[in-house]
Amino acid sequence: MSKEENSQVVVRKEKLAAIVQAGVSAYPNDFRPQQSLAQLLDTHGNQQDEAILATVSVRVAGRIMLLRSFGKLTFATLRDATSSMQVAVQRDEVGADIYNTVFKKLDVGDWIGVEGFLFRTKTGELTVRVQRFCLLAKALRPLPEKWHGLEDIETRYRQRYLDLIVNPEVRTLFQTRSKIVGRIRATMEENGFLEVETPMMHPIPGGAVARPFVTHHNALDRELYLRIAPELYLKRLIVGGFEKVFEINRNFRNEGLSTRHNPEFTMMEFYQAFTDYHELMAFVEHLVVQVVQHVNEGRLVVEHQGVRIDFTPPWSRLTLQEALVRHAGATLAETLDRQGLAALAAKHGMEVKPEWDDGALLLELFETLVEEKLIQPTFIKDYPISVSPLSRRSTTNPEIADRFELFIGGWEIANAFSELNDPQDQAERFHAQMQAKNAGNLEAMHFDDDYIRALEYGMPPTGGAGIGIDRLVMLLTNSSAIRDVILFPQMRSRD
RNA sequence: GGGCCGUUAGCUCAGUCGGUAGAGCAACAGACUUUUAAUCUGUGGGUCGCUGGUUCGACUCCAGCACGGCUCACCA
Repeated sequence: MSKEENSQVVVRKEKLAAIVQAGVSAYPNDFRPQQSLAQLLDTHGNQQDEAILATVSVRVAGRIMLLRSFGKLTFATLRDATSSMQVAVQRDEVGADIYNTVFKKLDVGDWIGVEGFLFRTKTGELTVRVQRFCLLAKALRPLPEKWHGLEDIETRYRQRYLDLIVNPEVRTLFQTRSKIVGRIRATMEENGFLEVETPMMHPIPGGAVARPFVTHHNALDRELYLRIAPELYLKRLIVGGFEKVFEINRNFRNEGLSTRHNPEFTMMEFYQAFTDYHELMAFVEHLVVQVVQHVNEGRLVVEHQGVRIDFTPPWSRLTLQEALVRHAGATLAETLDRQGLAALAAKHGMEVKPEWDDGALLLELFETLVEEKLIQPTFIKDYPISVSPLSRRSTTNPEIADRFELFIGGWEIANAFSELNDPQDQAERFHAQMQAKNAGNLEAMHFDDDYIRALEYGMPPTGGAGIGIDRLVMLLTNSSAIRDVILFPQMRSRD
């Protein structure tokens, strides 16, 4: 028996044929529900007076989730987008002929519309007494089992619609994701930011250190790259005179998949003229607090994978060096020069690659020894210039970038900096990246002539930040895998 | 890409020492007008992920492959 034609599908197709044979349309499109199930329950859930309930005219639609048949009476549990509700179909109410030839051919999974009045069963459940019903869509495949639902992780991801039908918490999670994005957008707009859309297909990939996807445009006969970040385009808009812009959209990176990495993922990036990374720290803190409260009933403490995360501001602010001292047992002296850093790496059995400069070594040490320990929201600031090719140099120390990253739950959630608006310095940074690329670093940046030209027209002093939306959603929905917060995660094709 | 684990009916899962597979739900037939995962009686349903190998005999042991999960590496 092939997967496409198992016996249950055969039976359902036969039922469908019998229904059509009886002159009933199996896929009509003229039924309009009068109220949602939630509206019915909200309005009449407390009404005990049978005489009043019997006057409530009902017209609702839903998917049959359960059927309990007693021969001449059948209870069905319907579910729509808002709620679930029981309906009772009696043979003598809808007519013996239609009851036997059509209603008895319905299955769990079918969509139906019903009309009737309300009543309470003897167990007290608010129920629709059905006088007329119509089939809205016949399901040809059976739903997963009603007790355990769909547990197979692979099927849940590949057939997300099934996951959504039988696992209500999945629907709730994606509603929460929508609320998170909605709250971010609202907060940005409240603060005067303009939402924009910049290209997803880039002639030159830029704005991040990552490997891109390559595609080909036939009419232009040229390679295009799916964007790895919108950064350089958004800053062109600051050059163009917009002073506050943001974009919520997908980035694509041609790298490995894991519980925290999907090839396409969602970022919110924003840029604001006349601010710096210190002020951005306060704004990011404000923004995330707004979001957490919005989806967490006003509370700022979240449980994630068994760990309490407290978003109550102000959050810790540490330099990279301070973080190594506090969380990796380093001495301050060890963090200050190459010799100390190398000794620290040796102490922890870390390999030091020859191409790493001091800055790269410092960052590697941080990522290996500290990052996963930053469970409570923590800003890490003052990154080495060599690993921050788009960031402004510190006024007091030209080897340090005016940059911070936000860590929560051991993950990098945000990356922000005062933007480099000196076109000559930026050109030098691009040259350094190209040298790294020529030396074999596949993630190194390209030289973007037009971006340099844009800066040469003058970009006002600007601060910018990117926030990883998927990981934020993971934190706020207690998810351990990024695939749980992406509706259709990337999967290998199956023959 | 490496390591470990998994893949059995539509779904959720058992399967002993190597002797050609079971349960619950779902389905089908029947009974039943107040159930809540309704109940009761009966019936059907399997390329045991795929391909090889060992063996008289493989769901079971071995190898390769596919897909998935966890994890390491890379990254956000």
